[in-house]
Amino acid sequence: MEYDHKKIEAEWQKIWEKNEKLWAAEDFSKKPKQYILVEFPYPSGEGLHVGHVRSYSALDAFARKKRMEGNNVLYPIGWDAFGLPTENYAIKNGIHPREATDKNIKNYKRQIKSLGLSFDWKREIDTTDPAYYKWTQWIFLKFFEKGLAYQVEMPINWCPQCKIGLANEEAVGGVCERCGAPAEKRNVKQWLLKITAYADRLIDDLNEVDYLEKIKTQQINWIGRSYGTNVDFKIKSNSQKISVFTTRIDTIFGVTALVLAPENKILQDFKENIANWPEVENYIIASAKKSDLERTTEQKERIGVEIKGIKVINPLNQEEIAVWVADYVIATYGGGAVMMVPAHDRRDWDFAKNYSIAIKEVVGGGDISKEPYVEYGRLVNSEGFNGLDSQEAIEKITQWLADNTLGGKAVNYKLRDWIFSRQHYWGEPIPIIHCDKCGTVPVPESELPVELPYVEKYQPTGTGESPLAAIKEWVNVKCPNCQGQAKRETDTMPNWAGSSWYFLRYIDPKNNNIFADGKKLKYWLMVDLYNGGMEHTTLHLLYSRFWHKFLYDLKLVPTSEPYARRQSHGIVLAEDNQKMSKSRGNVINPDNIIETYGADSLRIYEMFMGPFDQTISWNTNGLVGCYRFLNRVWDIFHRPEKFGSTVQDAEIKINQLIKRIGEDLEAMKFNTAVAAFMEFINFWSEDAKTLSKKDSETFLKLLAPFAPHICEELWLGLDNKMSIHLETWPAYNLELLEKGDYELIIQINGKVRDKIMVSKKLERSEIEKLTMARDAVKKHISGKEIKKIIFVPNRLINIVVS
RNA sequence: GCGCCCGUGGCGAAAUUGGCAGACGCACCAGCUUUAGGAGCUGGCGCCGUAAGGCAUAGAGGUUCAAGUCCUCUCGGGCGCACCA
Repeated sequence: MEYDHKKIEAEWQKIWEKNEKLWAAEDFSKKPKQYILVEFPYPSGEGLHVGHVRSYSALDAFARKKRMEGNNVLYPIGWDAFGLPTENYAIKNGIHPREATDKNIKNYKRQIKSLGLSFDWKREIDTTDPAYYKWTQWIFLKFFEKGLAYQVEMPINWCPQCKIGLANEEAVGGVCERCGAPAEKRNVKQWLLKITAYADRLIDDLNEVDYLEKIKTQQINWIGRSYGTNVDFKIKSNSQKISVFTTRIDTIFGVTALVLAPENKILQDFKENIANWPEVENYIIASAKKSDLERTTEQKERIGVEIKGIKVINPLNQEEIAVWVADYVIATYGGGAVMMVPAHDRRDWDFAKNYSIAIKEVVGGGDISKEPYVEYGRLVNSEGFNGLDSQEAIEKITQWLADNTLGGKAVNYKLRDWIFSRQHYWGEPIPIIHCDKCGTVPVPESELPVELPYVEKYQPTGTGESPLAAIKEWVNVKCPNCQGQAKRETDTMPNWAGSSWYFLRYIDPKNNNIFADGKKLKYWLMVDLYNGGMEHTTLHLLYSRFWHKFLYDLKLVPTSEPYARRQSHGIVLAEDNQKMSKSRGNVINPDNIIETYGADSLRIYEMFMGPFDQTISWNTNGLVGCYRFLNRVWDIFHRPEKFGSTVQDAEIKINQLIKRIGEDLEAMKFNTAVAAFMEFINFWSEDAKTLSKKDSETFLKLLAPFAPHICEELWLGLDNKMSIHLETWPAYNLELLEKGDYELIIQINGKVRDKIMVSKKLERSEIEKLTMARDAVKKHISGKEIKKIIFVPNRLINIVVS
């Protein structure tokens, strides 16, 4: 009989679909719960990527094993469907984003179902469904209520060609993602979420969770906490001061200038006092015109302007110091001002060289005539602090500043508040109304959701406003406060919004009264295992942890962290080692693979192709190998002569297999698990190797989470009535594995000279006797003195001779 | 520049965490089998050598009875952040 994957897979998928309870998660079940989460896909027009299949198949195997072990498993799926690609696609093709999204979801759903994944479809969610985004808006209102959502005028990336505002992630490298034109800066009123209020907890609470070390480091680096000192420089002949952050207060005596960012407000405040204001103003305007790209690529030549007419005083030695403006100083970090210590900082050194600013050594250990010395060392030229080492000096000087109310300890973060406005159509409307009389008024909860108007015109307006601004009948509303004329906020949320809390909605997807019921949340949280792409380990992970912590503070979720464990999977590249893309013509469509080889082969191959967390190239030949393996499995189960009583060595083999598959699945080592199945089939295929029906069934149970269709079919062929997926995960016989024989490696001076089978029960002395009796051993030690014998139980013996 | 990770056959990779290097799969070679199908079966497959044996985990050194695994340096590659004071 032939292995007809098409027929088998179609049949079983139909039966499983009817039997809704098979993969359903049950709220409040007495069984231990297990929440397994995969990042939900963005349903693009391209269809499912084989990279999705990799993650879903592997976690499906994990989830199925957990079910067989008696857990109440929640393994859900949904659609992260708001966002620019759909909006652009819609504009280009004249299809409404709603229709495009529905069409794409339908296609994704068909593709995912054809893989036989055990998702609980009754919990399917869609971030663009008003019943879903009602709660995204509701959470936003909570942020607003607590003062963590605020509006501010700030420069955003603006594409002069597309005439549209760009999010940072749409302007990577300073160019517009769509047309490649360099992005400019433009001042627009934006909504921000105060994620910086959670910076410390977002770092510190990483101790509570099990993420890959790499992922934790990424989060920590992104937040970029650094401890240092604030120090106030008084402005000469004025009562004002300029506050500066530094991590190297030990170098304060080496300050030879103060440098301000061009955006620093002080410049505008003091323009009357600045003698060369036109020159300074020109410089400010010029740097505003530069893109981030230009500002960062001009690193080598440091350009700035000295501000004439303003001097500041070094608080430690009362020295008078010049003030400069230069755009290598970042406006949004550390107050937008830097104390320049050319002797001990690379950038300051370059700048000082350019403008012949004094270079004064205050930390010994380097040769500052050649290059800046940036290491710690012993202080010189620092008056009362001479002779201290840097670390001690930092402490003492900071203390001195604090005592004299001239500064003190300070912490700074690279993390900025999250720009939450998008001037686009296809996103959640921000539920705010602007009233001339009452100001910024939240939409009352009872009026949520604020639905996106279904209109024909969602093209950018070109004014920098969202396309929603052009829809008068939607924009003009009554103020909920005073009933006067008012206007809706026309910005929408970024597509990070819906994905910041989606894992909570799976827990209670149909609830109309709250985003999710508290008791259910308590039952299901935390997420036990969260898997997704490495590209989401900074932003998405950080954002969703932030939202979760906020909800935790409102006592709306029971845990301070959402995800107990996070694993990431590697990208699947095309056969030519390039990213798969339509334009390169190297895309592998899972539909075609399933048609030719079947879903089970595809699933097995995606797990076998390499270590799960590693980027790997597709190879159709490798897939064929997995297809052959399943054919061999099919074949052997249809050969009566392979059944009988289990031969003795097979008994150990099957127990080893149970142990290994279990361990490999827990460790996410799917590739070696598949290899173990292949090994076992190779072994069983050998002449005269027979298995009992029970042991062959054990093999099928182990393989079922990996290749669910073929195993269900073969299981039925062995006269079973119920689904194999309802079976209990096999246990192994530890005793059997621990007793018995093993192959002892015999080494002379660390080189393998012989191998013998010995019992695990033998004492060391008996093993030594057996070893010495071997011809190969005698040959290699004759005439030599035995210095030492190393014996590693169950493994090897090493005889050291002179 | 800073931080993290990684270098093993022709290729994707294993290696119980210091104990047989190359499991498993691909590709390749030989044989069998009327076999047109991304066929199957058997055997081979790191390098040198007829063999015994020797040499091999990017390179050099070190620790150890024993090193792919630990330490030091060099070379090569990947990822993240990127003027963060």
